[in-house]
Amino acid sequence: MIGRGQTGNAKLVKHINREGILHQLKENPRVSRADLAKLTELSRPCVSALVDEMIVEGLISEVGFGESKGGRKPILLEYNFQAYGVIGAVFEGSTLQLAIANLKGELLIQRTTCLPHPMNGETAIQSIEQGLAALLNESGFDKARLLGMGLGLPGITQRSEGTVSYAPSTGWMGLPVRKEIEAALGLPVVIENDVNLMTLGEFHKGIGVGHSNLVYMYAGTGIGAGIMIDGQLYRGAKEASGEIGYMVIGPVGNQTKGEYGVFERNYSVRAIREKAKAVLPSMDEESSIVKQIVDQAKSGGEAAQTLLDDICRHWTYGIANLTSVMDPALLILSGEMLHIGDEGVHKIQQWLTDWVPSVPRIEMASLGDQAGLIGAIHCALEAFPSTSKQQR
Amino acid sequence: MIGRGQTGNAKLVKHINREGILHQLKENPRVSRADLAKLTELSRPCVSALVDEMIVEGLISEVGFGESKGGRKPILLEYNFQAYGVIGAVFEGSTLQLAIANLKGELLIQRTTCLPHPMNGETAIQSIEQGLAALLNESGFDKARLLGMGLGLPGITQRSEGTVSYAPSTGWMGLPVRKEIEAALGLPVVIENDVNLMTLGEFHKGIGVGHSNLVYMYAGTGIGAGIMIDGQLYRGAKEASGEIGYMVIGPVGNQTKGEYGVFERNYSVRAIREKAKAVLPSMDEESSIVKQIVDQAKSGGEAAQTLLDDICRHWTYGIANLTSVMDPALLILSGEMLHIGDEGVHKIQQWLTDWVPSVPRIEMASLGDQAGLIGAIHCALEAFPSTSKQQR
DNA sequence: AAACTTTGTTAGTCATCTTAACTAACTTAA
DNA sequence: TTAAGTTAGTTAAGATGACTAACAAAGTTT
Repeated sequence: MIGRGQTGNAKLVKHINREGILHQLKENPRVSRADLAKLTELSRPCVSALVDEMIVEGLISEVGFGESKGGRKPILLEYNFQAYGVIGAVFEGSTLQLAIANLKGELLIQRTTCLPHPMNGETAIQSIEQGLAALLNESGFDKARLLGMGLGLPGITQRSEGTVSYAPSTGWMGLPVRKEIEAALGLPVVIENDVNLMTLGEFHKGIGVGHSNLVYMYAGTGIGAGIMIDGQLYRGAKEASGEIGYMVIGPVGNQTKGEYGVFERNYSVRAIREKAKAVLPSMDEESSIVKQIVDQAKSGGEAAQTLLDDICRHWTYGIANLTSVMDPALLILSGEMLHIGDEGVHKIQQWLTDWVPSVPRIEMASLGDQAGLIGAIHCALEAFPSTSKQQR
Repeated sequence: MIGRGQTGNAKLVKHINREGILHQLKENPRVSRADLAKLTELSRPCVSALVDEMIVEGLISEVGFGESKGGRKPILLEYNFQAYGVIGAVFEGSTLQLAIANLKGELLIQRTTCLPHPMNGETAIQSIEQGLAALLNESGFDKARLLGMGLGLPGITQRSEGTVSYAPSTGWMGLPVRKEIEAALGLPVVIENDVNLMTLGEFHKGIGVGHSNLVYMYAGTGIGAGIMIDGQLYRGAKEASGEIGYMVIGPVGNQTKGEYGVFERNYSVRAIREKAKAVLPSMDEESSIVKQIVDQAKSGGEAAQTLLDDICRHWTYGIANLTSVMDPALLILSGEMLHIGDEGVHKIQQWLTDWVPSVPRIEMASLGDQAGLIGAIHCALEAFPSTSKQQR
């Protein structure tokens, strides 16, 4: 039993209707109460009442009049995107990305800082604290208007517990990350795996907009995938879904527990750099290794072309396995896969057509290194809805 | 707009509450209105009203009194399992399984018939018609009390269109199967992939009971998997999810469109029989090939042991790929995998522990060749809820 | 037999949606 | 210019379905 007078389920109806109005208002800015009634299939009086309520709460504003369509001018409404804000934060390698965004998910201010070496839990939290203070200071954003933070971390994250397991190469493993950061910032925090956040980013603001069933594949330092089903991130039983770096692709060797996955060991950037030593005259450790191999192949390097084919072929094994399990409507490629070029994509598509019965649409990721950050913001927006902070 | 007076969402609340009561009544037979109020967290008057409504509709019955717990005797209620029935039908190879079940999913009568050779769409539909007529005749079940049929077919089924694509070895491809059968029987039909139905069967009545996130893997004539997420079958964008026979496992060869999948071509029964020729002194075409290899290995056949290890190892590749994508809580093995024995399962578990970060609980399927049929029945029960036929 | 318990029902209240009818404000055509 | 038609928003009354409170029915306990 939640309230009195009506049951939890009955309260739910009002909530659903309010959310429905809010949702339509987010999608269609500057519409009238009458428009909302049509969009939500609610009656005009009902919409009026709920809208008035939310105007009082500060979630919606009247923003002038629209053009008449043969009668009284409509009063245009807008979702109050500036009412509150959220923080997005992503740790990647030795850098920390931080941003404040409005309720629409638009970045208001952003900064990337390098983390001190050696990094540990304490210094990382300090970096977040200092970075956030700087952002608030610079932007003049009122901290009281922040709803919470979405935090992206490599490895397998326990969203509900707020801890991290299986994160080789970071100092986070086993720590109560969320609690510590919540204590330090005085704000609610939600943590999520970095690849999941990139997926969320592309889904909300990138090439995945409008596709509620998609799979995002990342091949870089590690190999991973994010899965969206019905507009929701699918996380699996132990939040280890999409850990396709552990697929058995390429030589298995004497794999034992705790090591990186087989696929990752054979075809992540680290492995590819090793293989490339033999085919590149000189290697630039800073720039993309796949781009270097592609360039070398284009300028007549046969060995480079052979290696490139081998890489694409094995990445395609991963894609084939992924799509035969999931059958997504859209597959988004990212990381080093961005550099294989049209020719590479064409090859992948050809192989897939030969191998699997249902080939998804394939697109390249569109948000670059912002994907995770944007995802972190949307993660926070989902976890801490503005309606939860209605009354100050 | 659905009704008058209340919106669709408001109607929804009543619907949710009715379903809630019905659900509790299915789980806990012979409970009182007061018990239901506690179980559903609704008020006693509300439960009384909804229950009375459903008694009138014939969905619930009062079945006598219970023991007093210090006050008035409770009137015990029961879900009217016998009010309606559904049909389950499964085509597998050259046989057709047919059954009638009550609303609890309990089989009332069942029969397996051999299909005529050569089979085509027409003869298959005739077989269903005749089989059903016989079942109705034998059981005395009133056809008017049937809600519909769940039909299992090999290949990729288009549930919404009611057609089948990619079904090598059957004559169904491209036919409007559902429409034709609906016309022939005069009953609504829902079609579903056979492995998905086995998954549903194990979920509702087998080893998967209580696990709302599970993966079912079948290795037999074909190789496939069924995926349940949050108690729902996950079907994918083109209803081709779980087609893991198309994973790239084992030699790829000159695979081109339309052929069986790579994994299937290398490690389905057909492929294993081919491989086994070299290691078995004599082969029984009728009985399980894996069992024969296991027996041979046990009686000292080193070549058989090597082959068995190879088979288990590659099946485990499939499992590793499947679980790294899905991270299920429970993995159910079936088909020929049932014959690998404790030693085989132990090996699989050991390999998985070495290869993937999150090893699911692994169990053998428990329903034998009934799994698909039971799944078909539950598929029909989900598709055609008894509440849809309230008023005669 | 009086007091307590538990079950189920009745009566009245409340929240929230709906429709119907209104006012407000604008456009269009004679 | 004015009457008729349209569209937006509001008000009022009614419907629905949940809730609480109180009671009746039918037991058990002391």
